Amino acid sequence: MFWLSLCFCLTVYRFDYKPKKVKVELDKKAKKRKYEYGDDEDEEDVKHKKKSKDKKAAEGKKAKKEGEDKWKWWEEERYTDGSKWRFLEHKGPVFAPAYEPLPEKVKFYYNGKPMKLSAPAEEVATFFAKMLDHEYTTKDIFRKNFYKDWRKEMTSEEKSIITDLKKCDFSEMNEYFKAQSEARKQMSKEEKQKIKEENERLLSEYGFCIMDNHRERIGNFRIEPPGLFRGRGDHPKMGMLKRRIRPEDVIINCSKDSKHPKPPPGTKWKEVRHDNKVTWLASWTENIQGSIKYIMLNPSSRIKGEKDWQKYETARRLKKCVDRIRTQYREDWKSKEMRIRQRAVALYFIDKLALRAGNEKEEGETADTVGCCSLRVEHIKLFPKMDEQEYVVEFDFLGKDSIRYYNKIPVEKRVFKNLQLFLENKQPEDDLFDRLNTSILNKHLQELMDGLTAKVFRTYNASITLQQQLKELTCCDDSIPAKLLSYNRANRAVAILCNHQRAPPKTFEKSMQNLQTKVKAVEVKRKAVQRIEEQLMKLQMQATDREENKQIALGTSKLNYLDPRISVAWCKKWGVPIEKIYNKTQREKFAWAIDMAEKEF
DNA sequence: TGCAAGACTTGTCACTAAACTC
DNA sequence: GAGTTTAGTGACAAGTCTTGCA
Repeated sequence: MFWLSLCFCLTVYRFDYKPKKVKVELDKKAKKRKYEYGDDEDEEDVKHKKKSKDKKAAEGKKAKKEGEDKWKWWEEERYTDGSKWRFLEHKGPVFAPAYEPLPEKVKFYYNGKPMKLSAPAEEVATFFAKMLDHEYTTKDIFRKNFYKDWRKEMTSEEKSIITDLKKCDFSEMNEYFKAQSEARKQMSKEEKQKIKEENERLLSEYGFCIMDNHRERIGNFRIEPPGLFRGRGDHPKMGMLKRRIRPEDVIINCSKDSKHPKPPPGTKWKEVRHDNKVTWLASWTENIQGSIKYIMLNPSSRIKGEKDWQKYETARRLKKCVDRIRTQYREDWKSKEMRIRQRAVALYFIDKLALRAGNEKEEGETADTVGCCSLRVEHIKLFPKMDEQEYVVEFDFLGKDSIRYYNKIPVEKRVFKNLQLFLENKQPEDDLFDRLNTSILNKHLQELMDGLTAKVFRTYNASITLQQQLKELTCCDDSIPAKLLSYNRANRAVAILCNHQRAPPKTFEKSMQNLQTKVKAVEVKRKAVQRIEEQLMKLQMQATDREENKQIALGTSKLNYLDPRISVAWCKKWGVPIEKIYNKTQREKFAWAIDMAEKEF
């Protein structure tokens, strides 16, 4: 609750960090770490120190290597003609392995009697059997959709016998798969190593492409295997069969003068095209929603990095004109035209509450979720007075991924009056903003600032919140663990603002308990060794961090909303190693920012 | 001009490799 | 060194926004 109220008190907007190009001196940092430990050295300490020293030295070396021989695409000129590349060569996607029929001894039972299924019907049955322990298989829609699609794979004889899903017994198949997974865990070191090596071979062969003279990592080079569709929330299509993708379904995109990828023997591609106005390497149409899926590059690639950088630059440009935009929409609350009032109130919510735009969705095709423009009357309640506060709006709706957004927020009188007006003579299922949609809103935003769309507000407000919170929470005398707690608290404020929730981890209670036990155990030894004192502090920070993080997902905001230069600058200013904030993958993604940022932003 | 298709970003979750503990 | 915990990663669903066409 504290964080919830905190984030809505975030009314101070600053966004004044500036990128500067400075080399990251990771090797120096590694040297400095040597002096981080206390003076008293008993035998245990010496051992511990040596271990730590070796580890840190190795980390330092690794970090140094990471910094070296990396291509600094951000120092090069960008294409200005709308093309994304000049040369693109890759080996095509990796297909899902062919179906392996079940051993004879593993049986499917119908109405208590064993029944041998044809290969296509058996394969689909295994998809269901694998999910037997999951809640999905108890849901009516899931079962109905699965059964309908499963029947399509059956022979006419099978169809005539299998007429009721309730009479199907998949338990033996389920046990077989569990045993297989158990056997995988019990494999010897050598066997595991062999699999690892095979995966690495596959990665080096298919996981990279050549784009404009550089070897770039591909994000997802494996085609999604067949299975049962797991929609989120109350998805009307959950349980439907996601069919197997064959080379004949796949469009390859590469440059004309490259060595074209070869389809698997005896097959051919749907098409090979050479479109350098797009970034994808391969695509296919999936059968559930009929949408296109793509194979694209990893976030560390130039093509993704440039776009990411550009996104934060747009957010930064918004900083310069956000006051003007705010003045304008406040003015528009008074407009004579309903459409302008609606637009202004919606924009106020997007800005203040970091709501998503809310595109229209096809009814019955997906779960019933909404964003700002698609809010319905039933999603808000108005309270002229509530707990000492005036003009309170209560929001309660399912947003992206069917995550509930619930919030009570006092608004300005004029907004409140407008909302009352919008609700007049409407039914609960009617649109709150019936004169507005995302394209109208974005068209308007585009007129206010070049490149401005609704989602820029989310990026902008997330970054500005991080910056302001870091400033407020960081004390220069704090230890590194304390500073890291401050960082995570600032990150958390952003996650709360953006409503990034997660289900509490299944092992949360247990691990929390363990952590508390450890804290207690360490407390007893406190006076004995200084090193243990440090450990205690670290654990305490970790415990607080985890407790506060119980239902908050930090990753998304860190990866997608927070201008990395703020974090890098903070690390530099307070001497916090960048590795404590960003892991290797994230450091690769944000290499451009790490290279640019200085102590002051 | 409106709408559907296409392209790309954002988001959560499950699996697994690595780190930690005993 | 085995068992346990944690962090990192990949999978893939679900959004946003742009583009192209009737």
